[in-house]
Amino acid sequence: MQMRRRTTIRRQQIVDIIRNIISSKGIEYVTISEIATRIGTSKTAIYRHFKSKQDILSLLIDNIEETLMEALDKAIVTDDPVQNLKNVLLAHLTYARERRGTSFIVIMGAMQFSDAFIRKKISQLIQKYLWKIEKILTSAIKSGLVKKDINPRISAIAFLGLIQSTVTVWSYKNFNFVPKRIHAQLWNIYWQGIGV
Amino acid sequence: MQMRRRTTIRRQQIVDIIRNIISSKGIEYVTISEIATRIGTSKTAIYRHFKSKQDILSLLIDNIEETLMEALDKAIVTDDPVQNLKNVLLAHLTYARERRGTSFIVIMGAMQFSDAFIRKKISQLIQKYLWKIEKILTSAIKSGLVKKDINPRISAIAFLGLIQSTVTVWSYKNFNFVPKRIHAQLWNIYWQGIGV
DNA sequence: ACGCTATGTTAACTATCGTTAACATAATGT
DNA sequence: ACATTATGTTAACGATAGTTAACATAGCGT
Repeated sequence: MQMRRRTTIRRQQIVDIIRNIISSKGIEYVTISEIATRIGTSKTAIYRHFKSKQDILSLLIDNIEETLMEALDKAIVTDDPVQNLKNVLLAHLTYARERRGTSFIVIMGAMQFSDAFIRKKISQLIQKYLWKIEKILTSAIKSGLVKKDINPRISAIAFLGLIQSTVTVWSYKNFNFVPKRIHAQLWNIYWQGIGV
Repeated sequence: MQMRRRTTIRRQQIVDIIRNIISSKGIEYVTISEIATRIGTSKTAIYRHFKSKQDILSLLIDNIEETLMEALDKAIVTDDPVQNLKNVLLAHLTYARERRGTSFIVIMGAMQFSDAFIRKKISQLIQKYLWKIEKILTSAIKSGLVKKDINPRISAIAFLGLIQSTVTVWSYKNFNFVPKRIHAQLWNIYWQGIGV
């Protein structure tokens, strides 16, 4: 028999494993069997810690949201909103490179879950992310660092796009080109697009 | 018995149906049964026209590529590369809005297929798309319309990002906000980012 | 008019999905 | 020390996935 672990531990293990599955093999491989194999128990043991697969995915999204927002907050270190935004971009592309859990690969994979409840959660996660970027932009506009006539919400969407497409291209290259190298250039385009 | 249709017809019908399934319900619902139900035959009839599911998806990707490149070419109407690029952006956001087959929704859905062969095809499709955008940018640089020091490949990725994130947000809003309306603002950001 | 081939049907197969039931035992609290 | 609870196991279920085999017949070429 597999060594027993507390539910608290197992739940975190399971979430970590799913993040790993999504970023290495894709959402289609997020199955109870795959999780059980990786954790080293029978698949029925999973149900000692979660009541259903939806329940697992729900915690996953919460966890993704948490680390995403944490990474965001950690990147906001100066009192210059523009510098902060640049740091956020760097942080997300860097985390992507290092295959950390925060990675947008995981988020973009999770975006494909078809369960209605899960989709709603992810939608809210994206809205929350956009909202945070929007707030930074609004503050930058107030400080006169960013053009007054740009729409913060739309600019936030464009910002998200920088990360999304980079991660997309990167994921198809089998993770062997380094997004960090292109960070400066992406930022230049974006900054010259919105800056005064 | 269902009315008989030639394989040529059926193959196109099936591809059209899959595009519809992806954009309305998601990739997870692209199953032989679902296709058969929508086409109005038994699922085994599908195998009269395709040898396997991978075979179906392969044609789907070819078809997506074809309509995508067609839409791209149709948007390139002037001899001003900058105007052309603006038209491309508009075209893709507009097609998205009209739920046409060209839609990036379908492409982004198809990006999640896990079959290695299919993934490779999609990767090539994206590369081809980026390459076309890159060519427009290079030509614009040569004409002195775009900054000499921007990297065309990276700028193409940023361009792709504009579409990708807009479509993402839009899909979560249940398709009831109109990407076309934000086209001008997205373009403004991008253009000021790369233009001289 | 007739035969061949292309397109359809029904039935069934194996694999895997998420999930539950019945049972076993390690770990914890008293 | 012992009862309780938490964590594990094996076996099995019904759904559904993709696919094949055996058979039926529409419709085209001659």
